[in-house]
Amino acid sequence: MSPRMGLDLPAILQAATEIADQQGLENVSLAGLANKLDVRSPSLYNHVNGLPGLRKKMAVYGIGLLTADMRHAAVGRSGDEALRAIARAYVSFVRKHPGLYEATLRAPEADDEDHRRESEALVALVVRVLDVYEYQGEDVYYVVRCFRSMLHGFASLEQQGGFGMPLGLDDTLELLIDAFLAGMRVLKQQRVSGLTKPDAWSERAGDSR
Amino acid sequence: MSPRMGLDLPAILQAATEIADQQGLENVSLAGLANKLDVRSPSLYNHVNGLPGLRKKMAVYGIGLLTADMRHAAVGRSGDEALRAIARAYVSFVRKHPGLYEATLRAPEADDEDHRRESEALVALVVRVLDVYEYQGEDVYYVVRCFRSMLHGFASLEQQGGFGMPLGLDDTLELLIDAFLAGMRVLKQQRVSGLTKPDAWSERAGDSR
DNA sequence: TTATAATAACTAATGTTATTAGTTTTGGCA
DNA sequence: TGCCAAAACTAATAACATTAGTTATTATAA
Repeated sequence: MSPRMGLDLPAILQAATEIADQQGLENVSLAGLANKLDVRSPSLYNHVNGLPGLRKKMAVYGIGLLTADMRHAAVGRSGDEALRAIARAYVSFVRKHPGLYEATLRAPEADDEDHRRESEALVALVVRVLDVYEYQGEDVYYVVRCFRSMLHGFASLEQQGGFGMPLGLDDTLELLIDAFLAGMRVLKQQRVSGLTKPDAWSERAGDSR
Repeated sequence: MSPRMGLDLPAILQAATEIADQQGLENVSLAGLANKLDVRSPSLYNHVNGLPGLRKKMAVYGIGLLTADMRHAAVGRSGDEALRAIARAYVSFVRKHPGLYEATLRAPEADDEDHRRESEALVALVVRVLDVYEYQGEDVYYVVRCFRSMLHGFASLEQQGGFGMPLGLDDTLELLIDAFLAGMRVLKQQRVSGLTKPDAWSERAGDSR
């Protein structure tokens, strides 16, 4: 009952994900993981390059799952409705997999090809959804960044219990999405020469206070 | 040269902040901290309740510094200009103190009074700046949450190197702020009965796609 | 001024973890 | 059937956090 028991990468990732989601990413240890898998911790080195290696694999795995969820949410929809759907899918994913999501966020090393590929696929999905808005030039990528900032910020703060007030979390998310959609719509109309180049003359409409 | 050397909480927090900002919060160890302070690690227990206690103190310290920076940025301004200023101050703080900011985010224990007080002061500051917009009822708090989500999301992703594309970071932040301001302005006009209760009839203006 | 109490440093010891080196077993393939 | 590479193992080391118990120093009170 020793060598050749059924230990492989998928099993490791699943177990690690469970621990991460239940106890937080920082509590994923090779010792605990090995224990859960009924194995001695050095055995894990046959499948994963130590703790840093495990975290890398978890990140790639997580980005893939997130992208799949978002893609699934987007099918059959377009425009604002598609954006709302993928936004809700994003937050749902974080609620379902807080620890795995955390793994997703850690700065990848520059040469991590798997990570780069998965990240690009996620960005590409959002870019495709944004296509109908016909942003010019690089503007789409700015919009993607804003969209992601908003979603990550909300999801992250929600996870850390950062919202003290007893206010509806879903209501907050819907408001956030609505504000984003409205804001981008206004800016696109105002800034005919590009989102990041505010036209001086059009900037005065309703501004300040 | 042993007992009674100049070790106190401020010195500890300053050293811990330096390590956190340079090497990340997860690399703040009592061992490393003690080494930096020319002290044996058990000595730190006289000032701080182990590593968890240190992290708590760092969080409170960090929130205080962040609030001070934002308050400073807000003086003499109001409305959109004040919001822009405190938003920039927020991001500047995270750039200056990435590790300390990280400490700020960890879910506090329910009975951490210091943390609660400092957090409330920060929220109160933003609420005061939002006062001129005259949101009704709880709406201000929803707006605070959205504002914070956006800022945290941007700052956090920027820190993790989460933005792959070679696009201007400051340009992204300005766009994000502008979209937020425009979005909230539009929603406030549209939703006369409250931000989180979209009026069915007014929802159709320019929506979807 | 001196004795005592509290404080802040220390040393020593324990347990947990990651990681490496070297060993053994086994499943698949020649 | 025998060999080899993969996958598990044991043993050992080093870095930590943490606790217990010790000592020296400061502050306080007689």
